[in-house]
Amino acid sequence: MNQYSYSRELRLLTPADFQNVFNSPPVKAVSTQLTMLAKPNDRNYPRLGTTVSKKVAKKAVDRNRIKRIMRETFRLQQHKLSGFDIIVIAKPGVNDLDNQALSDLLNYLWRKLSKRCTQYSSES
RNA sequence: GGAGUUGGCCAAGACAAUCGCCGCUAGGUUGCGUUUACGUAACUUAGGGGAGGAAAGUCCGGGCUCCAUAGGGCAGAGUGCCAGGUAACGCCUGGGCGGCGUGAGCCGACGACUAGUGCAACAGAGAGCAAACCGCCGAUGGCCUUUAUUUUCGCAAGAGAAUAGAGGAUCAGGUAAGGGUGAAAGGGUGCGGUAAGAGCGCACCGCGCAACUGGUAACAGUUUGCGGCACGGUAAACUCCACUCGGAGCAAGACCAAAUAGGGAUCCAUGGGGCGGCCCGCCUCGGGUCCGGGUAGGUUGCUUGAGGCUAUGGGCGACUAUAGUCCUAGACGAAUGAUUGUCCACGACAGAACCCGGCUUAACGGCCAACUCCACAC
Repeated sequence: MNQYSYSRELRLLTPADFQNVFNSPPVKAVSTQLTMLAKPNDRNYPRLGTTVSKKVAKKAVDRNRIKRIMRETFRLQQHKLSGFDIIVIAKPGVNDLDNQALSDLLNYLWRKLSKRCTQYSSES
């Protein structure tokens, strides 16, 4: 079993999945350029959904780039996030970051989010 | 060698390692169906493939799908030199005409305002069956000055009249050659002509119409005849003429189909409740099975095509015929990526979404071929 795979189960696929997380996310991690929302999902693995609107990055090439880096960092950090559905929202300004800066920011936020998730799980 | 023109090709810079993503092919294990074969689902191993010349803008044209449709006309929209190519086009090729460039070449909505209607600011004297501001002329008819002759009145000085001539540029008038205005002022040059001028006349050039010749045609012609000769511009102004066009789009369309609610058929219970004094009857409530519609969701459409490459034949060419050969992304909250190292010319614009043919726009470069101009050398 591969530890760092990113297969179909690890994604949010339907509009219903997305709505569910958007409605009342108990855990958040926020920066100027990004917002992460998380909600428990009764599974023993995490799932990821990404949102990059045309407002944030006008060109399709840029939107793809941002999503790829989001997924890549998630892939490497997924074990700290088990049991949660997560949505990453890009906000104006992300497009100005280069790949290195964006990865650093994401990794910082993943650490923050995983800490809060653990805290949330032990509280409930 | 420098400058340039045209056509074609390449382009996430190349290679390696590690970790990943999406299809495909072949095999293995397990479960299920099953007569072994085989089929199917999950896991797994190996191999191989995985963005563009514009994938973009969505501006045209077609295929495909569903809906509509007897035939014809109107309206509306589009196209607009000619011929050809094509599935088709607003595209491409060749040709014509006009313009630009020393040239290779490039650019052009390029049908019709001698059918009709309309429009033209400002300037200007005048702008649509033209016009006289300056200037020129003032022949013709007046006016003024003056000379000569004749004549009338008067004693005379002188005054008047007629005729002829000269002058004035004064009035009427003539004049579109020149100046000036304008985007545009009603052919050009020369000679004659005239008062001055003017196609007023003539020659040449140009123009219009017709014929002839060449060309499929647009059109062309050192050709012939006729006409002194304007018919101005504008149709991305209405309009006229010729030709083309049904609508919606892969969220098209086809198939499978849970849960919940509701519909129909049938069986069970022949029961509970309501109307009623009771029976019949009517209404309502339950459980099981099946059926069709249909939502979430899934499958399909989905990549082999007006396809690429090579050869030969036809054609100036766009293109086309025949033969051989190749299979080259198919996702769907949406794959084609990340990190590290080495090297170099230090890497532009930019990401498939049913599929093709074009156009347009974006952009760092590299390579090849043909041709042009300039300079130099042999």
